[in-house]
Amino acid sequence: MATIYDIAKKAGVSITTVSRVINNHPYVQEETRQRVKQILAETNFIPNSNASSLVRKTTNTLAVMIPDITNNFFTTLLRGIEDKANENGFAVIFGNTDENSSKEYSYLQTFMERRVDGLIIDAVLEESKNLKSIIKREIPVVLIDRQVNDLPIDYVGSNNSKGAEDIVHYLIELGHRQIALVSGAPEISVYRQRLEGYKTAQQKAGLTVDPKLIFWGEKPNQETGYRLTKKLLQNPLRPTAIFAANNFLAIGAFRALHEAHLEVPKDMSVVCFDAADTDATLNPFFTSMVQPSHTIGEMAVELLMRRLKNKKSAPTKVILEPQFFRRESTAKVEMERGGESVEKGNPYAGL
Amino acid sequence: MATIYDIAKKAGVSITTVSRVINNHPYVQEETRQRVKQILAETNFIPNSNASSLVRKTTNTLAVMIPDITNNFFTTLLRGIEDKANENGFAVIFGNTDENSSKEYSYLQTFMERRVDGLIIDAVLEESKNLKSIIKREIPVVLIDRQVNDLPIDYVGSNNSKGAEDIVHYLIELGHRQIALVSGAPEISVYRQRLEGYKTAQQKAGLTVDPKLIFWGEKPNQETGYRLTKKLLQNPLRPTAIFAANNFLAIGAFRALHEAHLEVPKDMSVVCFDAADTDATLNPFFTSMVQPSHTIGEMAVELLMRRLKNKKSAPTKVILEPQFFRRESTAKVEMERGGESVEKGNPYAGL
DNA sequence: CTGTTAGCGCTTTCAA
DNA sequence: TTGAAAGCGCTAACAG
Repeated sequence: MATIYDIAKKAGVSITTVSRVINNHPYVQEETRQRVKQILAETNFIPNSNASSLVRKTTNTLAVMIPDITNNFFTTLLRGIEDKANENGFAVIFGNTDENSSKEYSYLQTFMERRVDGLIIDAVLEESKNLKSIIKREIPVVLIDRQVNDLPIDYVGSNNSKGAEDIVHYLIELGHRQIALVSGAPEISVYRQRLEGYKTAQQKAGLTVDPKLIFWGEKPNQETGYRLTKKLLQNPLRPTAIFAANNFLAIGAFRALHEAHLEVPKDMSVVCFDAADTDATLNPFFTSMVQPSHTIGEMAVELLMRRLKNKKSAPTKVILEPQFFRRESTAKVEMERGGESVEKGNPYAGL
Repeated sequence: MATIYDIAKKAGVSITTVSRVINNHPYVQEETRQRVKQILAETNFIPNSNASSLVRKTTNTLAVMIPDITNNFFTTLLRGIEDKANENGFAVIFGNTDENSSKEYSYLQTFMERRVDGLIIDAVLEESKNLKSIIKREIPVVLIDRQVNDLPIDYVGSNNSKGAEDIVHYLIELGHRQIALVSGAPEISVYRQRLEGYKTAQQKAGLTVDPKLIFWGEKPNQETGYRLTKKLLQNPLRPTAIFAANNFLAIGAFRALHEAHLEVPKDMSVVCFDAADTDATLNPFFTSMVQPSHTIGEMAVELLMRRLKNKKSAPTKVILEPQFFRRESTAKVEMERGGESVEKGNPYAGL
């Protein structure tokens, strides 16, 4: 591959001049610039950014770590990040942690070896051991979605407690009194916050929160949703509604209900956080509280860019409001037949 | 940040020895190795891969270019790629082209500047101008999904013509005789192949293919599906079924039908290529031909790894078979009422 | 086994 | 305006 030496020789100038032309440095005579540009083009020269990164100490690369790109919430988040990064001339490199702390650690390692300029992280756990090592090195980090116990760093997420409160309130309004929570681990901030909202809604309505109706699982995925719901159905006190703390848990719950020959919403109402997926535009089913994930991604990049310019500004926390969508997975309690007599939400509300 | 010089000084050895320890080179005395390792750990040393890439001429990075990460087909593809890449110690960097050739070009440019070891590309168009420049530089490329006119390079995709033929055949068996095709641009191989299958199925059944029932749009997205279906409904000869050449086109088509107060499948059957999305596990709707996208991604990385080891082996083409799922968007033609009397596919077939 | 040395391809003083 | 020279942090002969 051609280097700036080759170009310099052909153009009869020094490599410094070639470098200046490539980087649009002003101190190059127009005539010289044209000659060099010409040769650059003829040669199809492509600069080696590894070399320039080495001396510039900046890579124009940003790393993203998310639990699983396959979950629509994270996909959209990543898309938001990529769009904004591209706009700013940054490349993005990413990893799926699968809620696995040691996978997270190993990705962090490669990202640091690559000397990425900054990281956007949806952390696996709050035990911030993994994160502290980056922060100590003063590599800019923006946390998204999940908060990590009061580290003084930038954060973008949404109002989980308020969102949870509102959606549980909706269930209460429909007449539900036994509402189960099917959730991810309380070690993860968003699930703790959603629990909080779940409790608040009930307390405000003068209901007592029954700990027997709260089900935790480690990983917030389909499998967990399925397993917890199975367990929930064994409960002597069977709830009339389930609040699934995320979309995948809801899908798992739905499968368990289906297997038990329980119909949603006739026999059980189900609501969840996050859109079950893109297809929500076509075939929306779950009444849910949807986070502005694309925006969260964009905001995260913006905070990162800001911090890159000013390493020492105070950490910013951005909390966005999730949006409520009423769909077909919920019904009034104690009706003869399913959702039919319930005013259905506009299934195209999300379009 | 610490460099190998710092480590060397502290350990009282040369930088070469430090380098050897880091890279597990055998020619280091066990005692020395331990001492260096100790210091490496104490210092929290993280090697700079930009520097080593510069001399090794390899970055352990692989670039992926896809139309839109937000489409479930590509998400899963990317997940397959990431999994396999990670397994091989490679990082992945990616870009969304949004079917935009100049965006593709610009990504290609940054990927090359970063000296990625190889590229996995779902090309925007077949005009291979963008691609030829990489191939000329002998950077390994694996094409996925869409073929590019007979470039002699590795390829992984699925059997589009056969898949299309089978699914259209299914419609014919249901009694449909006027079947419309709503598709992406014929400049893209997969759409040409699906057209081919669409024709073959009809010809084999002794039907004549009516060109008036074939609708092309440029970008295979929801908007196009919507627009083409609107147009299709103006047609004096209204079809009884639509074959949408991908999932997003199908969603767009569905919206247009809904607006026209046509029910699926009562008034119009709809089938498509690709799963409408992840949620297909929960709420499968479209009868569709689903590609093994995760596997396609994994295979692509495998081909790339193989080529990295042996630059000159003959190009391999891998064609995987898509899988048919019968769901609720199809019905026999000329029935009094919708899908009710039709034997429905098991909606959980995909689980 | 260990160290010296010469780069990898580029940017950035500094002096001209 | 231009160029010479000194690295950025690391690897890879080569000699010992």
